[in-house]
Amino acid sequence: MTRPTMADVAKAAGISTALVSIVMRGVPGASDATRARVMRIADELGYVPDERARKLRQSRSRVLGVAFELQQPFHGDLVERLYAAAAAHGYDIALSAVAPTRDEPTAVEALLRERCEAVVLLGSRFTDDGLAALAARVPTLLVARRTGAAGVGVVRGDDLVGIGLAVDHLVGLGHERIAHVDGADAPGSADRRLGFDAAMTRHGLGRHADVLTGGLTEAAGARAMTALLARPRPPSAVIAFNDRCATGVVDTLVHRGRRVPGDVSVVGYDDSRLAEAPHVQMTTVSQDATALAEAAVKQALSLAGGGKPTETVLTPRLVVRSTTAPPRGESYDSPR
Amino acid sequence: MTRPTMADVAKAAGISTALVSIVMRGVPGASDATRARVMRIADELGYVPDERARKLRQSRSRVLGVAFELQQPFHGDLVERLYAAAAAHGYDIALSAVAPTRDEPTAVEALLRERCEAVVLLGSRFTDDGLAALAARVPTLLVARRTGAAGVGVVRGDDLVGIGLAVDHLVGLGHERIAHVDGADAPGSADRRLGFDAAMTRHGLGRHADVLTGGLTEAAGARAMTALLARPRPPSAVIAFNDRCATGVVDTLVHRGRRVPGDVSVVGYDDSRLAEAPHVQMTTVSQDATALAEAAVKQALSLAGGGKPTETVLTPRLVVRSTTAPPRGESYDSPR
DNA sequence: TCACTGAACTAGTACGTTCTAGTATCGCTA
DNA sequence: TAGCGATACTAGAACGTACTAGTTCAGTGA
Repeated sequence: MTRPTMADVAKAAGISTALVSIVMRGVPGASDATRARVMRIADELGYVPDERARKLRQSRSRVLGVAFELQQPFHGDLVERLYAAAAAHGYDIALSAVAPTRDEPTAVEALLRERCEAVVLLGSRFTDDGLAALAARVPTLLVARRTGAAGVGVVRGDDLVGIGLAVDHLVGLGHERIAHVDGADAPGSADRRLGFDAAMTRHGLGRHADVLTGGLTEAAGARAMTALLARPRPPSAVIAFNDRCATGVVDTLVHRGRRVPGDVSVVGYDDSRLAEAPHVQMTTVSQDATALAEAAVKQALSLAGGGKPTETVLTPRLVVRSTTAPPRGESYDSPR
Repeated sequence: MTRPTMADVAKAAGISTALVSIVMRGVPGASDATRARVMRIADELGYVPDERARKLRQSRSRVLGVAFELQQPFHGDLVERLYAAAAAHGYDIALSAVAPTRDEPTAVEALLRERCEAVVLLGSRFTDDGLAALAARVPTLLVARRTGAAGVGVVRGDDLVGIGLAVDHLVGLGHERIAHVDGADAPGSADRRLGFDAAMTRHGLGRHADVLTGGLTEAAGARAMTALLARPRPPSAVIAFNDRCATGVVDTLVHRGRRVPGDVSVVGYDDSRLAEAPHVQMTTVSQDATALAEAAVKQALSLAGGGKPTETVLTPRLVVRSTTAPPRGESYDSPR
């Protein structure tokens, strides 16, 4: 009833377990005839190598631990790419989910017990101290967030530039009254606020720069947009913290009878699968998930190999879709 | 540079590894003084038990494998509950993601290599033959889908009843022209179509039963709703295959200037986090994720213990929120 | 003929735990 | 003071694999 082991295959084939190991790993050291016979017997027996034993024996586990948020579409995108990027280096991914009822320390402890060579944190909520403490225990790589913590590798998009792209695009379309619904205390939120203010000031629109507390969810975006609509002169364009937040902004606008982009333009952030959906077609700042994942794996492996932690900053790209357009004439409040 | 092991802790404490093991597991057999000392030393050394070695040694791995889709919010909900349900039984969860670039067989093979005691498949796309073959290799539990495959445990909501609840609700509000945007070839789609037809017929509305090909995504819902709006007499209510699909339906309606629920009522399915978001407040058929997860873990453990596979069918519940209302008078096309 | 080579294969150990089957040590009773 | 039971602890063998350091054997060149 118990699953067959290498010893069972070896016995059935009349050879040593070492030779079975050689065959299963596909390394040189076995004749083609033996190879074929062992594979056949293994198949008949339903033998599958025991990954735990394999990992235990190998000095290097060849596993990268990834802590991700279950309900963030962008994290889903990243995880998918991480699988591919890790596989390209012969590594496995161990997933540990973060959710409302499962906090980040719990998720990370689970990864630690798996003896990952490095842990990759997606948009972590850890404090810098927490990150530094973790980095002292295991090579740690932070994705899509910055930190001042020592010893932590970082791979992230340039949030200042990213928001700047969004502002440039909107200003180029003629918008002046632009609001930013931020990510509240979310990682990256501070940078994006800064980038927003800087870009608005650069365009001489500092007095129109309007920052509202938002969050990472549709609900947060909806709440902020509701507040904006209650104002005497709502903005003609909104830049949201992420695509989920932007979705909440759009939904609220549309439900209140405003047209997007006719009455109000909306820009998201991340270019998650949410943004590219055919019926959404959201203009958004793309954090190239593939590039982020590849850079993350590359540096995680470097850290695991004893390399120094560095910060890789990727330049985001604006993806113009259908939620942005020139403002309606009457929404201007300043002389041209 | 290498992570400390039990032997390191034992040496530092001047005791045997066996005693360290006793302390780390919290089982009886060590004095309180020793216990405190070992814990302190382990902490100082940054020792974390090696889960692989632990699992290898134990006859039972106490791991449940879960294959889930990265981009299905409802799967996220389920995974979160599965963690809790498994932990309640002292089990760990090994996650393996399914995504466009990572197919289900790949995900399941990864779980098999982890020596899970049982595999839990969320809304699997496997054929019955594929499921039967898998069940022959490892105790297999299917969640949120039915199958005729032998040896496979099933935990699912009653899709026939669920759709029936949605139809009853809409008919109770006065709707007659009701469309169903189905899940195309998705698991459960056939049952829901059947349930829809049966319920409509039961209400004497068989001639109004209108089934469109949809899918599991917002895009699919949007496509179907666009098609419906192109008809001379669009329905006054739509029941979508799941909440994501329903979101696409709602978005399309709102973008086309229709009010939800003023002009058209929409019902989703799953009661995922999408439906309960404050700005969405979607009327939906709840597949209680917690109950589903608890039943799944319970039966998965039973299967792993040699129990016979059974089918657990949970009765869904209608959650009435804000996307359903009585139809507008002029949308009636039949005498009262 | 003989040392040598390379291919094919194997014995045995190590990985870091848990578990079984113990052995000391102590306090207590008879 | 011997005997007993509990408590605290330990030696050593697993678990299923990978790896090191071989061994065997047929073939080769001089």
